Amino acid sequence: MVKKALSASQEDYLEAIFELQADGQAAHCKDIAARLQVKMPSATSALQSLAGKELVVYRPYEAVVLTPAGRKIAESVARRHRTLSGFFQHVLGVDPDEADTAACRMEHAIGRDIADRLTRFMSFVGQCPRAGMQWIRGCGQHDPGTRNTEQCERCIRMCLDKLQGSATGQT
Amino acid sequence: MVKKALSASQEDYLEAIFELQADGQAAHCKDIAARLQVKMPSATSALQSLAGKELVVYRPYEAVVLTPAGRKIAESVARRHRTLSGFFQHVLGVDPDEADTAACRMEHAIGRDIADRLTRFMSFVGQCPRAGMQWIRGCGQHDPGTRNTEQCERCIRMCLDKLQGSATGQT
DNA sequence: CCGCTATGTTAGAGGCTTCTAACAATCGTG
DNA sequence: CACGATTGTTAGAAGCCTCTAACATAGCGG
Repeated sequence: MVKKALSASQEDYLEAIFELQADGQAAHCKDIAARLQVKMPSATSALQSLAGKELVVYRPYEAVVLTPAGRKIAESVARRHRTLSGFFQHVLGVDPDEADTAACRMEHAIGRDIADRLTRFMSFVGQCPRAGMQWIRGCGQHDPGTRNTEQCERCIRMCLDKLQGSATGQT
Repeated sequence: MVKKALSASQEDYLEAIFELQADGQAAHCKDIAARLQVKMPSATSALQSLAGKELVVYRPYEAVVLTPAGRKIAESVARRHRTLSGFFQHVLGVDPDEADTAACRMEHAIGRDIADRLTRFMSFVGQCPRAGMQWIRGCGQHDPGTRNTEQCERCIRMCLDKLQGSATGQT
């Protein structure tokens, strides 16, 4: 049995249900529809379709629950979402709202491999002493075409000092 | 008159026509269909729809041409594509083929602001002496959870030396 | 217990994209 | 010039996703 990729829309439904459950709420049709900004009949038919794929347990008039398979997919979507949103916010400096809506659109298109690499890259940037969050902020001031060797040298020395400071003392 | 956003599919058609033209080829229905991996009737109806929006000049049995408005959109899509593909390849280390297909899927979802920031970020990474393409390669070896202060110190000193070397001499 | 309101579902339609099958035009070659 | 091959179009259907309108169920207050 070859499992066919879900549509962006269906991933959205799974993700919405997942997040409602994560918030400790029962996932009712109305809440799902509200979160995805669609009308209830759209949600109903999506749920029926997902139930057909055994990704949710759906019985009319009851709150819907993810099956293990559904949960697995939902988690994967949510993870891609967080990765993208985090990258946009913390690396590119996008404000949280915009980061989130962009992540919502792109989460369906980014593949697993690239998402993993992005995660890894963020971890690297956060931990590598040559980089770090303070360095990232420099991107804001960066003017392509200009260089200031002296200033760069100072910047790197500070970076080195900071590394030596942290190595010999505080956590 | 409010110009409504095009669908991903329509953006793809414009981009394909744009690239055919850029390659110096007349954009014939067959080539467009081949490039997008759809059958010809799909291309025909897409072209008719784009013609209705005045984004292409389409007359039956003739090669299609972008209007200025169409070209503008096509260029914007192509630019987003290049930005994403370049980021995937040069920052995340993805191989060219995968980078390209992922860029193809994501180019429709990334907004202008984020694409611009990504471009800026790549320029920053390429030019900042603390970063650079050699530094990026370190991401491949990066193991979250491990640190080696001594090695990091050596890395930063090399980076400083390189800056000083380039400041006093060679281009 | 009845009926009202909330919530949920069904039915049916419309937009969009794609497809296959059938038809039409174009172009090059004998 | 004409015929066959290639290219392009039209017609019609299917799959998705969404919507509105109408109907059904559930749950609560009187």
